Amino acid sequence: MPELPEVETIRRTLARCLPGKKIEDVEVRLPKLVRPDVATFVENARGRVFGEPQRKGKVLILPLGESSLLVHFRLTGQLVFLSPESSEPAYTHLVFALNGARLAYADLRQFGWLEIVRNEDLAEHPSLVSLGPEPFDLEAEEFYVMLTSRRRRLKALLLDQQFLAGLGNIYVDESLFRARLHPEREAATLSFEEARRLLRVVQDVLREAIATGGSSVRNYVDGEGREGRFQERHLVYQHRERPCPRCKTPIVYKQVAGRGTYFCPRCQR
DNA sequence: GACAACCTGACC
DNA sequence: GGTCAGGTTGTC
Repeated sequence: MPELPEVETIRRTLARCLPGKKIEDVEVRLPKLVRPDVATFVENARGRVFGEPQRKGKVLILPLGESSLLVHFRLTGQLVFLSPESSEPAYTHLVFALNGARLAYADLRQFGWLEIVRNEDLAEHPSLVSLGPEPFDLEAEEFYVMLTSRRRRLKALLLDQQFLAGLGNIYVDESLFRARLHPEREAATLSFEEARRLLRVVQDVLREAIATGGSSVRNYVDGEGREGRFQERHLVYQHRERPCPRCKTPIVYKQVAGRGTYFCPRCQR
């Protein structure tokens, strides 16, 4: 599930209810989801108080005093704050008890993970140390240099978290369509104008997606269990064979860089 | 680069 | 039965 807009939405919703809440206890029902092991995880969690939620790329960072809880949702992870009377989501594998309220981690496909890291070790964490810049932190000139020094296809490059942090399959396809760039185009062949256009649409798409609470294509929900609405604005993602919004040519679906990819073969060059 | 692996589905 | 799935990592 979550790409940058979804994780950012989870961060913002949890920011409203989580800070100041104390972890009274942790129930880990699926041990493989926590690192390095259940005993260490529970010991490092118990008694800690949540601070102001942060995010880097697709990683959610929940400060707990001198350490921080890292959460990666991979494809189907959910983190939902529950009031005392509400019931937990399906596939809940871990629950933090917060003096009546609870914070539940659910994950249908069980690919996500949670880990508590000392703040002084955060920068060196494998999931954070090699992250590329976020799209919002870039200028057109730098992005142009980044792109034109790479001999890779745009689709593969934009999905690479070491190149650029935060984009996933949905937002790469939506951005490339809006920028009228073909997913199989070699990055090094972009003109400065094309690079500038691509950066601008990536930023626009992410901002719009955050403003509408992210994309709920399958089972994504925010930190309060609510679905997003950006899927209603998708122009190509999951629009196989439907007419292109610009030229009416049927949207093509094919594997590019190992991922299902949607694009207009006429508009995108 | 391509592919399998990690899992549990939904949908045709 | 087959295909596909908001991600990442490890292997040829």
